[in-house]
Amino acid sequence: MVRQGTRQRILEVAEDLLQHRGWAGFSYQHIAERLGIRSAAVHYHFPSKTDLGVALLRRYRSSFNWWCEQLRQRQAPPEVCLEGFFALERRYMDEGKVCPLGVLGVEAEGVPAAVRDEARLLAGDVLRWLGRVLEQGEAQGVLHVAGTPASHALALMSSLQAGLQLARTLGPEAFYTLLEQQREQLGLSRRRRAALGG
Amino acid sequence: MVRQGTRQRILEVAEDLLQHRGWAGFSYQHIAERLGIRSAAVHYHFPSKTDLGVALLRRYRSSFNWWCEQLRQRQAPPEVCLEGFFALERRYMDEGKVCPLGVLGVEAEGVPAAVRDEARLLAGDVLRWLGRVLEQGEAQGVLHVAGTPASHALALMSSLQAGLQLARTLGPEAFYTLLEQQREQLGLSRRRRAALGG
DNA sequence: GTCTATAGAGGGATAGAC
DNA sequence: GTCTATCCCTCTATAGAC
Repeated sequence: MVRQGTRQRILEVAEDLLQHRGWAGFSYQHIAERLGIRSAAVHYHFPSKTDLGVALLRRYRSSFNWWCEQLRQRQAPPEVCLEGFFALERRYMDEGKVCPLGVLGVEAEGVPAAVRDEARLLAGDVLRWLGRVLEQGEAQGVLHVAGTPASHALALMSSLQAGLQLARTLGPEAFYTLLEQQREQLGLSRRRRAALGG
Repeated sequence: MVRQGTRQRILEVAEDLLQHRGWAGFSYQHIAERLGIRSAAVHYHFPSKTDLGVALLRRYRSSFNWWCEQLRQRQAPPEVCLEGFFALERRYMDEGKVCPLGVLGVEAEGVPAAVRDEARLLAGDVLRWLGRVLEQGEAQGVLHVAGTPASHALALMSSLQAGLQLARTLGPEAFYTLLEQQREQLGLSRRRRAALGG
């Protein structure tokens, strides 16, 4: 089967496997089986697992930055940006996935240095963007930021990252509880508004 | 070498390896090498990796519950209990470890069901204890609890769990920032008191 | 681009000697 | 309780045919 998009499809499957099974938990065979090809064909596109991991993380970054750019062009207000971010994480939750940065943090000592370096860049992008959104929201008076925008951004990301992991052990409520709590702290919660109004 | 404590030493090494390399990232060989024995000897004590995992998680539980019992007997006030918990997590940080519940969350799909069940019990114990401490602290007016004690307990655990993971990617400051933020929210921060006083 | 075939390493697990 | 030896499997990676 000669397809020009195989490289992209490999990355799609690899992304899914990484967030379901972890770095050490997926192999070239797993990818090949899902695509109906042989593992040697995967090695043609990504000679080593390090190459695959680096490409995968660059793909996360470019996806995320493209998504941010879309919001920027639409001049989305800070609350909308945050709800968009929550929706991304919630989608991971619904698909049974965890955050890739959590995966690489947990398995860091078995992950090639080149892949860890890319993870650092991705974490930087996400935190920088979140920090700017919080800063804007605070300036506009539509969000309540605790501490500095940077430290609140870190708290936000941490809460959802661990929430996805704990949901696997304790059930989905763990994630939803944490998500709602983050909204409350930001002054975005419907429940809180209802409670204050009533 | 005939030692009666080999079983315990295996569990100590396994605990260290789990928190450094993850579930899939450590093997009977790794354990054997560190103890100067053969992997077959490890299989004598724990026939399968599932047995080892279950024993390991029960050990975490009994250690934690023993630690809680010590605090209870000393009638430690809620603030002291929390600082003790922070010290445990900070110790993981200093040793380059991540939280075992984070490891099992990330790698859940490759972890035997029996081991996951034990992880659920451990998470329950920790959250129940944290929730009670927060409840007491709130009743005594020495801690500020956001939302319910149970949801705040979840937030506390999440923040530190993800903090340990992110520290591996972003450096130790990530963890310390999150820890200090949790203290501030609880009204335990020295910095905050200084700021309010000055 | 994909295949078959295979090398070489490592992991989980067991049998049986000591 | 620990050893040697071994089995069988999976994994990463490569060579070379098609």
